[in-house]
Amino acid sequence: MSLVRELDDGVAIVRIVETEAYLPGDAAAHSFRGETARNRSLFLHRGHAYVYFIYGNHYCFNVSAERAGIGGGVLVRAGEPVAGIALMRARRNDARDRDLLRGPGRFAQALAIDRSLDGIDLCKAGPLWLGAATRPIGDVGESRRIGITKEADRLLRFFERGNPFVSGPARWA
DNA sequence: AAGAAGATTCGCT
DNA sequence: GCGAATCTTCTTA
Repeated sequence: MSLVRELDDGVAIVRIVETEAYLPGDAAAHSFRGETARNRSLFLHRGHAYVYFIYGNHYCFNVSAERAGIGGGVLVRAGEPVAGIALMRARRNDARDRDLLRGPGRFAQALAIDRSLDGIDLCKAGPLWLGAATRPIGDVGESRRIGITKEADRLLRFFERGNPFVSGPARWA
């Protein structure tokens, strides 16, 4: 699957290579304690953006994954640049290509994703939308989710095995 | 009203 | 490898 970002200065396209699932009833999910002003987008019908701000510095991008009224989504943790690399580089302080989109905070920064995109429909054309895969995904690995303390043992992180744009220690790739 | 925790990143040792 | 940075949100430790 690819993600397309339409910016003032051009279009950036990214191939999604790493995600984590946050399911209904999952204590680690932001939706676990019910709907609030911050997480309401997680309760939208699948295919809408949920963007939140974390650690005082970073935005993280998620796609809602359940039916309307049920909270759940997928965190996009990493991507492989496909087009518009110069645009991403400019927003990432000229980081090297491998670091442009590796990790949820970097991913959002490279694509200029912030709370103004929270709640938008990703299944239709607009500033940000999901497109068909530019290349089929390869072998999918799974692991524990990164950076959480609750429900830490569940294997809900998915990534393309061997892909250098995946975050985390090399052994996970 | 105050405080702690948080789906992270970067720079320094 | 470790710790600081930095601020919003939810909980009441």
